[in-house]
Amino acid sequence: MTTDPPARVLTIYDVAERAGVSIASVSRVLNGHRSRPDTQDRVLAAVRELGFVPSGTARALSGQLKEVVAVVFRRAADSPDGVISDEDESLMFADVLNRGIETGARARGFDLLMSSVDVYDHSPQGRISSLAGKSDGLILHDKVLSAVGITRVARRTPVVTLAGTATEASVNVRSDNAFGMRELTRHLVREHGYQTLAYLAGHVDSPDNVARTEALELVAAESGAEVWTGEIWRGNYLASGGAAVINRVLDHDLPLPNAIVCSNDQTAIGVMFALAQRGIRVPDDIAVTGFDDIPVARHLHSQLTTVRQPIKKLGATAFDALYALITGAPRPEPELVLPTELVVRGSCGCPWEGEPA
Amino acid sequence: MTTDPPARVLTIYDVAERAGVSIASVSRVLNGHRSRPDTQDRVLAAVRELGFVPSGTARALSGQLKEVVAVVFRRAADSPDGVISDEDESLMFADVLNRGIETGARARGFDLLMSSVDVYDHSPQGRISSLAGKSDGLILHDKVLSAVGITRVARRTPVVTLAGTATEASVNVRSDNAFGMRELTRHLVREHGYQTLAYLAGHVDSPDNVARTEALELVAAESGAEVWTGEIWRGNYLASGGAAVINRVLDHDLPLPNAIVCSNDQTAIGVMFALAQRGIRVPDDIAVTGFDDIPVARHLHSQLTTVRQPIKKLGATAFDALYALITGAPRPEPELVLPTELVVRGSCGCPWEGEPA
DNA sequence: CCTCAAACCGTAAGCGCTTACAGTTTCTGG
DNA sequence: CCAGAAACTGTAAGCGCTTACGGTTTGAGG
Repeated sequence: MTTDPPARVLTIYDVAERAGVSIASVSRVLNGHRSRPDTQDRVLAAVRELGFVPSGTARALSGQLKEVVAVVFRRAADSPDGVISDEDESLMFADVLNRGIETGARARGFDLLMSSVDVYDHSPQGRISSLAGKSDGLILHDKVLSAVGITRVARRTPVVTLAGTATEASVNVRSDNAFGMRELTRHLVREHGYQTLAYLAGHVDSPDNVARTEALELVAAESGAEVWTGEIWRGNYLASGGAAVINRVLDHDLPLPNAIVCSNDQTAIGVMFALAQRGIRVPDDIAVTGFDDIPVARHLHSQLTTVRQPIKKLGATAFDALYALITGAPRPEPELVLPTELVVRGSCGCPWEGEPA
Repeated sequence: MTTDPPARVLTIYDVAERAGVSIASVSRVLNGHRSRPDTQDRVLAAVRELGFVPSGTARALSGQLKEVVAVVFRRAADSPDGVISDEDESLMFADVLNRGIETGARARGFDLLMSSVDVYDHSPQGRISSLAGKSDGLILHDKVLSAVGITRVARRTPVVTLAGTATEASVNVRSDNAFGMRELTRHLVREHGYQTLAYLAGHVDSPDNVARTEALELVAAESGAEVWTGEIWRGNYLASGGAAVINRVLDHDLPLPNAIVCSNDQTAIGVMFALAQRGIRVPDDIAVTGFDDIPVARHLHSQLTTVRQPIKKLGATAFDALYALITGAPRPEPELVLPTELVVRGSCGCPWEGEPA
């Protein structure tokens, strides 16, 4: 344990002086280039004694990697009045995804620059450009930027999108929505014999939502089951959205289907909550399913039958793809697709005793 | 909509040339210093036409703020074999906290540099120093750095800790653990008449855990109730830890108390899960309580009685304090304490029908 | 129309680092 | 012991920006 260094922030010059060499030598040692063993020792000793840490900023300025990738996601805004809403809930899928990205980044010594975009914000171009200036590359969650926006920024900096669409310059990572949804639908229709399925949609134009709807309708059609998808069943991937739909349906005395297929787990949480408040039991009165298999899905009341996406792995894969882009490694496929899997628990009506998945 | 700019990354020189002024003028306009209206117009026009975005790196190098604060948190490591564990669950309290920080940061145009520290990593000094070089200040979650470590880094850069301990140079933000725990304990002992309470601890030496234990023991003693806190009841703030304790207790045929007071909600989730697997019903056979009121607490099977911390607000407050430190505004109090509140739901044994909190 | 202050602008230095280039030292072989 | 190659080191330029400083323009007042 050495004495504490002075408060002024150290530069490479201080180290050079202390070690009796030039700043170039210090830089070389720090970056692992060849140099004589004794030079190396002196520099390292000086660094240790001084507690020197190179300025990431300066390093980045002179053409090095910043070892930072920016992650941009949409955020459910807090209540417009500026008060922090504690009915906040958007914290699930995106967070797990971010954890996955973090895991990948950690392995390469990268840090993550996180930035959310308000749902109200319709032209986040500026913010995103500014992030590009502070990072080596960008990971964009779903619905952050339009395709042309992505193309434009991808021309200037490496970009990977999550559950979006690949462009000429960017790579997209997603999971196999169609497969999972087909399995789920078959289970509901064939095993349970449900004849009417409502699809409680997410953002209608998100690629994930589109793929899920299509797979559902396809399989249902094959099996002669009915799919309800009207305006009224339109959600927004959030629990509040799911609850709102149910309340609307019930307030208007509209009929309920045999099963409500939710666009994601969060929506299902909202749905089950709203149903419970109205005294409608899941799965006795109606089946509910999710999509994603977020960690809490198994702890819910009526444990959720859902489709598992390898969420963390999606994140990690996104980072790895971006890393390849950044370092100029062989370019990854423009679209990376990870497998999904049906997870049957209790909420679809299957007997279920609360075993771990 | 203009045509797409060339792929080379633009500098202030390009803008200056285009506008027919010097780079100094461009810089001044960009930073809102006085200049003649027509100069201003020409610069702004050039910026717009070119789609110029100043390099955050260069700006930071020349003595400006980076508009980045780093957030460091402990992360439950993935399984040691490197495979991503999908029984991941640490994603709750810390994530909400981060959301709060994000909210505060967003309001000031700051971005967050997120970095996790492995539970195995016992000397994260290096990583943290490096983060300090990339940011204007640091927010450290609980258990990231020792007090002396904090003191050292706080001498060089602004630091705010969450649920930690204030040092001469750093500010700490926490919530009023003692108050919440006193309320909860009174409720359990006085309203329900429970005579034996087990405290399922978090990290034994974390300030939060200490405060909670003390408050519990104090109130219980006043009321003549018994508190169990032995080695066997030691958890780790994680669901898996809570479940492990229950399994251990039951495997050894040890007695159960009237109520299990968990150090946080995550632990309670694990506890309820393990109890359910053994066929022990909550609250009929035993009461369980949490602490934090994370968003899913209300969706759990047997909705959780807990103590609400204003989690997002804690985060936002931490950011604001750090911002004050960074900008040299009047120094905040060394310790900022936010209020807590008892939230009674069903898991303590109260009648409860699933209304929203 | 001229003077002088006020307002604005451009030049250039500097932020802390990397690296090309050229100079110096070391080592090999004759 | 010396020449020449090999290995290393130091000098200096440059990354893109901000800003002090001094020069230039503008405009008010006489």
